[in-house]
Amino acid sequence: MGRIPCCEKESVKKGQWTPEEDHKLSSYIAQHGTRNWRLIPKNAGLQRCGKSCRLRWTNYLRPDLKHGQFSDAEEQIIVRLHSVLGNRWSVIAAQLPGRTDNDVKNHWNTKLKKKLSGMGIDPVTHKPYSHLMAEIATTLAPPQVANLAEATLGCLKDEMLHLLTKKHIDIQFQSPVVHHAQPMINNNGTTSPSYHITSKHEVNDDNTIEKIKIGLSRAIIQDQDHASTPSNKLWDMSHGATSGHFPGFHYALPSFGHEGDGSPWSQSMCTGSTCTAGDQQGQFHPKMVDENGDESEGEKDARNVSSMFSQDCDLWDLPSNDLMNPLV
DNA sequence: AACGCGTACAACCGCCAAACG
DNA sequence: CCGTTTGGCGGTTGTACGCGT
Repeated sequence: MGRIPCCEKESVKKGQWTPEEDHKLSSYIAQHGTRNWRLIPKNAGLQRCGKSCRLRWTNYLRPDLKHGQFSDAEEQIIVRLHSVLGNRWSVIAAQLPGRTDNDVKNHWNTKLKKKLSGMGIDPVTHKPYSHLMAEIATTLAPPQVANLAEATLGCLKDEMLHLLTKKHIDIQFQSPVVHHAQPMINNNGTTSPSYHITSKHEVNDDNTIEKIKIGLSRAIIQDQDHASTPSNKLWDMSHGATSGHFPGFHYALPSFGHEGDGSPWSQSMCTGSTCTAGDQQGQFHPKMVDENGDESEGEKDARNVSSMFSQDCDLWDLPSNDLMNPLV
């Protein structure tokens, strides 16, 4: 038969560890090591589950652990690795001596995610939101794109009003570089200077993104309704139309010479330095690392993100050396 | 001073693959 | 080979703390 249970669940204590418990566990492990977690609480005189002891040791008590703030360099490594590996916290933590997967995960969820969002970067895909909007827009009919654009602009307006009325705000003109927002292409194809907006608190886009999602759902629903009528051929852009006029949404842009993407949203929004020609086609590249270790699309994305960070912000200025993890 | 809210982080939960008997 | 436990992992929850009103 199998093994005996790791602990009697009834007599097991839960919740915060006391300094006394920490001391008991630490001194027991110092003497006997961590060979059998089932026996450790029993032998150390602890009313804890072996699993709880293991977590306490690996996440907090281990002498080689680093406590305290993450450095800029550590944050950069996390962001870069996350862009390639996703939520593989243990692999990411393995590249950061003294940090546990729990540390990295917590730091990501509480700080880095918001930091990226505040910079206009989607923390899941590590692409600029404008880029994602462009990708979404390529799948929609222009009337629905207009709807989506309206929803997005409404969100931005709300955000600005919120900032102007609730928080100290410092707006200054800058040369057109990527920071919190990408330079916008005007109707005549020229770029507008971006605004460098700083406030006491970073702009948190969580709510904004939710609003955009709602707008998008609306657009998709309308798109489905629209698709049920024969007239939906009107928005088929495959015949090369690159200008037009829809209620509430004007655009007139030169052709970029890409097949299958006549989306005005794509062309107007995805023009920052992070968008390559391929990007402008709104392609999505789920494959991150190939078996030969050749540079994958994911790595290119990671490099794009990294290079974008380095343009205007020392914090994210990570050297473009190879990733430490041999898997990558 | 009291309260509410947001943040940071410790701890727990559930799942899965590997190991064990 | 099979049933069970262990260890590891990622997601989620709980809670202490700080700050603003």
